[in-house]
Amino acid sequence: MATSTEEDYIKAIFKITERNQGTASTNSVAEHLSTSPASVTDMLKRLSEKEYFHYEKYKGVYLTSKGRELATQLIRKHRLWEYFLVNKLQFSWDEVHDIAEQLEHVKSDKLIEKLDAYLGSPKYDPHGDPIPNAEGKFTIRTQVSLFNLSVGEEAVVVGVKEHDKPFLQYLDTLKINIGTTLKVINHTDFDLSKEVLIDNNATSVLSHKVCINLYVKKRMFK
Amino acid sequence: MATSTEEDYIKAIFKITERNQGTASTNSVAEHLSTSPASVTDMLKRLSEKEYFHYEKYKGVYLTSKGRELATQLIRKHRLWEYFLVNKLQFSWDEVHDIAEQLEHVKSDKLIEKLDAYLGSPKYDPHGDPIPNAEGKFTIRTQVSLFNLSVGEEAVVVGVKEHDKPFLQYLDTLKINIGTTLKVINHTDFDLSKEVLIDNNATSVLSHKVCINLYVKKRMFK
DNA sequence: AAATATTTTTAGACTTATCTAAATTAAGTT
DNA sequence: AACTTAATTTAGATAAGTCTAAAAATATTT
Repeated sequence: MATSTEEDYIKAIFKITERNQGTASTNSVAEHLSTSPASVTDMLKRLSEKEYFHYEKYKGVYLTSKGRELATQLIRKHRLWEYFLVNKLQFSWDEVHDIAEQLEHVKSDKLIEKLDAYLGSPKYDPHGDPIPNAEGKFTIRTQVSLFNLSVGEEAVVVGVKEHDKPFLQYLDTLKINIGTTLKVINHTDFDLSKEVLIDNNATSVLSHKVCINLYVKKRMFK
Repeated sequence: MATSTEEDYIKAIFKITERNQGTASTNSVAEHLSTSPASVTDMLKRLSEKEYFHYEKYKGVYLTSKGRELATQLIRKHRLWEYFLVNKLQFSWDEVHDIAEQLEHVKSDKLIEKLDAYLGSPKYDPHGDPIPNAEGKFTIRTQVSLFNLSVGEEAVVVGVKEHDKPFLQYLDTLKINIGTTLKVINHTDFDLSKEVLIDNNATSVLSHKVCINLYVKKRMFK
């Protein structure tokens, strides 16, 4: 059975390779885990014997199917705990990451299945990310970034790209959450910002950076 | 902040000294944690510098007020998680110990306060043991062992002395749980066993060992 | 009080996970 | 192709937590 540290490495490699569809470099893993490249090399050498991933000197790493399976289950645990913390214990969405990071390492398959049943087998976590089921499968939602909407279009917030605290807290102050309806009422070419109507209530100007970090789903019918 | 291992040592010392009201010996700690006496001596030497307990060569250890406070908070966490596992996730009372043992090490004061509120600030865990509040205070219940009841007396099960799995599972098969009403209908001097009526339903003969491990509260009024 | 048994500690070694500094390899530039 | 820079690995150390075997201290027995 994998230690917490091993699990952290496997999750990091999964997240890095998920984006660029290739191998994860020593430096990228080190940065992701806030540790030194030397420590990472050390770990990769020892851990690759456990068959969670392939490692070749100077070539980076990529997960085996065994490693991908473990990573998926860790993400399942993490997101179920986040759902629990927000929807049952009333935490706000910017507070739950660090706690879920600890809870996901608790070892008990039965616990996670009972938690899942208790929560009603949710499909998405509080940030709009899909929760893999017990077999590792998850539903991808047809989503676009808010930046892709034109003036006049309306859509519902379904997720965020970056999860960092200040960003989530900023969204909170604007009363933007999962499920919030946004309507683009203006677009400025100069700085690529957009003015939006939030839940048919107040309007705010969102910067280009905010727009590309907000995932929305267009209304199919009004 | 204390590591999980440190927390385990402090909890072990607390539990040992709680009974014999004195110091915990190296051997007793080793046995409690399923480790070697040599490892314990090593740990005690290093840990005593952190002021959780007093340690003197060949004299054993006892907790400082700082150590007792930490131990109480760990017990609070452990019992709140057990309550959650049994009353929300539908675990049976013999399955929860090992999982709670992991959950109690999750570091977040806010988490435990929110969990407590969510559960309705319960006073007793599924085994009938008192749950300390945020200040470390807990309510002791006036309880006696079933062995102290005479023929004809009736009482409600409020807790168990030993928590080991086979015992709890045995009680389950007899349909004896926290809250179950027991009435002593016979007593055999030869082996000190008692015949009891369980929830005004079936009757069973309970051995002397079972009787002294069952805590009950006598009915004040019928 | 001496002999024996038990408990506790020391000594030395191992594993996991980390670090810094130095050496090596790979990649990019002129 | 030679040089420079960036990325990666090696070497050597450290800390936490564990072990076994042997030595020392304490308790118990006769």
